[in-house]
Amino acid sequence: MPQSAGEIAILDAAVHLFSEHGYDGVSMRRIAQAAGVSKANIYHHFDSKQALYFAIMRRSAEELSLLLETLAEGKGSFMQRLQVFAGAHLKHLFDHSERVRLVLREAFSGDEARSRMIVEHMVGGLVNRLIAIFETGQRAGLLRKDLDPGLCATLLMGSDLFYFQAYGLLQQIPEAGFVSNPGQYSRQMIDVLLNGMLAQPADGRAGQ
Amino acid sequence: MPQSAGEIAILDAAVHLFSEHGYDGVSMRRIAQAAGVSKANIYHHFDSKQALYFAIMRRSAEELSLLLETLAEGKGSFMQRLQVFAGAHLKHLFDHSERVRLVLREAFSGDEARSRMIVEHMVGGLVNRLIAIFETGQRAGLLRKDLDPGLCATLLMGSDLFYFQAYGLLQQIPEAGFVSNPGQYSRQMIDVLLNGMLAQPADGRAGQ
DNA sequence: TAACCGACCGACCGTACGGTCAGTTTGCTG
DNA sequence: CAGCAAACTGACCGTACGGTCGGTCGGTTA
Repeated sequence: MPQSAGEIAILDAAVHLFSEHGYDGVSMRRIAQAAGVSKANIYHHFDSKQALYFAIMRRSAEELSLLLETLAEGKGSFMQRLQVFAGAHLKHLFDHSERVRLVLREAFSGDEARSRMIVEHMVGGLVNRLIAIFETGQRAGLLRKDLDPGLCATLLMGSDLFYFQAYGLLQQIPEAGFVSNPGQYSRQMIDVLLNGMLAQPADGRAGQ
Repeated sequence: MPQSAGEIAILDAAVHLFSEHGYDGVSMRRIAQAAGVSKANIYHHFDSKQALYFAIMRRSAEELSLLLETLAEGKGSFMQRLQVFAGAHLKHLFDHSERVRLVLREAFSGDEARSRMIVEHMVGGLVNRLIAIFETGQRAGLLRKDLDPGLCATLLMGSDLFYFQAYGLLQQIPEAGFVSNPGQYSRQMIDVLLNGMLAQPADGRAGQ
């Protein structure tokens, strides 16, 4: 995968612009200008606008899923693993916000083919691993048996993802003072969820 | 607010198309064709593409916030009100999915001015009312005092919103069998959250 | 040094875009 | 039925779009 300086500049500019304005909101001229190259040069490196977009999507999906791999590998007790995962997952979202936004837009676009690709290449494995963790906890008697493990996984990841998506919006609600502190949100969020899911509520609540 | 049959057709077509493809993904020609009128006729009723889009956004925001008003007016105990609200809110999202998608896209766009408008005209009042409910529960000793009421409100609304957004994607994960049943999701979700938030876990868990 | 190659560019093509305008149809009112 | 405003249309405008093409240039290889 040989990459010239120009090609890297093109990819960087395209990621930034597509992430902010979406596929239809960005023209090849604008990408070329932002990358400091000619429009024709983009077509030397990529067959079409769609091909450039797909290349970015594929790269982003690979990078993100690779990073997510490590998140689910946590050691320690059932609760510790989930606490660490939730915090790390939220940090991961903010640390790679551009690529996350890019993939999220595609995932929630409603297009079946696109979301299937994202499930296969990204969230599928992660969700399955999360579900497995919850099932283990259920069998071990730590987790309430009347809950669907898939629902638990959805609730955990969804709470992080929604917070990430709504972060800018939440900051404009004066009554929601907690929003500027992702760490505090993550701690309280996982505390509520685990207390609600566990067979018997934990004694030491994270609090504050 | 006089509306001819043509204007209504234009608005309906525009809502449908903008909701599915976003502002940049829809042309005036396409709207005109879908509405069965000439492109020039759209410009007779609306000053510009932006004006048409804003008119739709304002109408959608008004309609949705009006419907949401009634949701928070529930009577009964603390828990009952929240249970009913969560279920009704989720149903509300699916019943008006086109307009919801339209507003959500704008809300999460990252543009500060746009999300501020949405907060002021829509979610602001609802979130405040939800927060007030949680504060009441906290003062009454029903709710854990170490939780931020704003976080509780975010978690409740966010769980519904994320499920709505991810519905199409979740259906492609074979292990997540619960997804085709919003009612079941809502029941288990609110059950987990309330059990995690309450000062002492409820005896009768919703289960199944 | 000649042949070659990938990186890169300016100019151009056909098309679709948002928007305008002169003019026709329609439906209501005096 | 005359008059008039609102509803509506087809043809058109300038611009920006995605994409193509012929060609330049610097570095490697034989």
